[in-house]
Amino acid sequence: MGTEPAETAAADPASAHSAEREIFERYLRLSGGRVTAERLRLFDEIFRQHEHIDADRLYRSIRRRGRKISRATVYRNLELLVDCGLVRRQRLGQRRYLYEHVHPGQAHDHLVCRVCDRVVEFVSPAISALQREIARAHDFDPAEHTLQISGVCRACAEKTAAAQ
Amino acid sequence: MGTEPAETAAADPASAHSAEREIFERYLRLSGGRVTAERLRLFDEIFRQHEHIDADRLYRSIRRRGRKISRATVYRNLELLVDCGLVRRQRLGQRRYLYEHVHPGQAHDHLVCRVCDRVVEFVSPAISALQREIARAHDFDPAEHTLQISGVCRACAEKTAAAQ
DNA sequence: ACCCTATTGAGAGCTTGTCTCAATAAGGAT
DNA sequence: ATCCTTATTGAGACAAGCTCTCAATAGGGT
Repeated sequence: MGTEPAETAAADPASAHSAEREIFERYLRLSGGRVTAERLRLFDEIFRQHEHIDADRLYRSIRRRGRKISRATVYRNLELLVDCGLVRRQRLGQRRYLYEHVHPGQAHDHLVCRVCDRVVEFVSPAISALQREIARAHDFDPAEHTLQISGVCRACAEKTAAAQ
Repeated sequence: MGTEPAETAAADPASAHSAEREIFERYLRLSGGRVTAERLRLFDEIFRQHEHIDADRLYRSIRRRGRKISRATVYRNLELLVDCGLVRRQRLGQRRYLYEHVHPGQAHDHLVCRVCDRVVEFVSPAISALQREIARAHDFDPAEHTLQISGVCRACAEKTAAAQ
């Protein structure tokens, strides 16, 4: 790959996600796919993110680092990452999909403020258990779920009240 | 409105939803709106539906009945119906919004088969209660929610197993 | 080093939903 | 019943976001 420095260098070592990267590469090989520079760039970028992010921002982040990739490739490979379970894709009220890398064993859901679009995560093992029960009762083999509570956060509620 | 027969005639009397229609008309008047033929057509059509339906199918259903309406009007007035609480709008995994008229006091959620796209409704007061609690704990004033469990239904699971 | 073919990039294309603005019609006033 | 004001409508342009196409590129097996 030429004389450039390794892409996953210093600042935020991708080695921190070596287990996930292992999964990704194994998934690619098992399905007869190739481990390309673009795929690794996308992987690194999304695992560097700590918030929900959309495809276009991922695209621009990668370009900003001086790495080349096209929009089509970002979309195509996000699908791959979703398929192999490393990334979660959701519509959080807005028009576009938001992506986040999965923290294994940390199933969480979202509260979304319909005024400021702020997203707050929460964890509820009780709800997760109920969901599994419901799926079983209906003979469904559950793969994933989306629970999103949309409402008005305190800050926005106060702002609205003050304006009146 | 000319010599045409009443639009909400025989076959499936809209009078069955007179309470909801009352709410709609009151909502319109209170907000300085007008009760137009197009709005009533849309109201009737969506209350005739027993499944989730998208805006374009609603548009085509109304046209198929020989009633005129434009796409823009469908979209605009669906928003109105959502605002006054008579209709629920959700992204059930797919790309487009799906609409359903609200059965008062029957909050329900959805199981979606990722193979055949079949949607099954379920009711879980326990989950609803937990959701309210979570929203309160995070200082959110909850307005609506979406809970969707996506997986593989029994029929599709058996089909897959049989094929192997 | 060579070859086969999966993958990429650039841009066209599609889908879904929103906006614009002239024409129409609801509904209060007369 | 007619007039008048203005909300609403319809047709099509527009926009966002995502997917497809196809020639050029580059993994990675031999």
